[in-house]
Amino acid sequence: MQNDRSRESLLFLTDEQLRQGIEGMFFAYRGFTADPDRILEKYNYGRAHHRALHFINRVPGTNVNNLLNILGVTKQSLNRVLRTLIEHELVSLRIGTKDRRERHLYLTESGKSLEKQLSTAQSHRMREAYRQAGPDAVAGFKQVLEAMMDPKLQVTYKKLRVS
Amino acid sequence: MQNDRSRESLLFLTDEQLRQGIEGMFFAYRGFTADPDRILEKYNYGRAHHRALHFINRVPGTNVNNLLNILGVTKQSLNRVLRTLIEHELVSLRIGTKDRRERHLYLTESGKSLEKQLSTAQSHRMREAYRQAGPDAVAGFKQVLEAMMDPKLQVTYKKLRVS
DNA sequence: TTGGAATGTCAACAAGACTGACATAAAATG
DNA sequence: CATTTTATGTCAGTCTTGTTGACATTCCAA
Repeated sequence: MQNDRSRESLLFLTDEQLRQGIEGMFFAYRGFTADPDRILEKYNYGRAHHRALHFINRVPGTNVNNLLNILGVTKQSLNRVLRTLIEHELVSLRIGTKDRRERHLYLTESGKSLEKQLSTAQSHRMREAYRQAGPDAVAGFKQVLEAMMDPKLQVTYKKLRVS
Repeated sequence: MQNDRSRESLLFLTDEQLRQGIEGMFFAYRGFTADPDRILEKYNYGRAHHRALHFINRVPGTNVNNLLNILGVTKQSLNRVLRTLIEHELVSLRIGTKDRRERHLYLTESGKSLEKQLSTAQSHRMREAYRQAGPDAVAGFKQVLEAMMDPKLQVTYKKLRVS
């Protein structure tokens, strides 16, 4: 399966192959979000809250603008989500010392706890999929994912890796 | 699984690896939907319309219930989308002959034309990603995607392949 | 010091999920 | 054969999370 298929590379990109890829992404993304969604529902949060928690955990002290670039939504939309997370004391906010317009974001202890719960559920499925597919498949998976991103997001993605 | 890298399989499933997979899915899905989204915007349609068009094209003559299972939304939600598509004559509807409760769905000529436009844009990005990553990576990509789906959706996914 | 740019907030609106109530047709049951 | 139950699809209303527009605050540059 893996060996010298490269010679077929023209044949291999048939419409059917591409359509399978498209449908694969669609169905896999449903699985990808299913477990966190069930947890979020219990707390009356949505995916938007999950994404914010994930990346604030990933880049502690980020300001709103930076988070905006990562999430790719409007600041007004993010603002509503952040407001509830701050009200519920999952996220804390510190006004910037250098630039007092900036708000730096951190997870509180309960914020970390919920984030952990969500990422554990999501990672569990990912781990199982990785295990079933095997290391070589995973390497290929990541290559294709990265190639599918907009160039700007590729950069963002890589930056998160080194931070 | 493939060569002798399997021995690393414990080491290799680090939290960092899994987190990269999670973020990869998130950013790649944005890229995946970006091009169709731009086209849809011109016609004042959304992703929901795209999904309906895609699968009606894929399974011509499907009834609403079957489409519901594929899309994983409520029938009320799908109904709104179908109504506009039918009003705008992108989708045509035939009442079942055997079971007159059923509505069978087909794309009209203009429906096919828009679907073609959307899938061309989406396939183009997918093709580029596949080309960059190479055939082995693509095989791995599909394996992981399939393993990530809910079991029921795996079945749905495979059924589409043979139909 | 003043005008423009950047950061973030508040308000109103739209798309697309959801639940609930319902009409119609078919199937099952007495 | 009449009646109840089940299945398919529609209509109405609500919620989340996107959107644009207007604005306050802060910083920076002319």
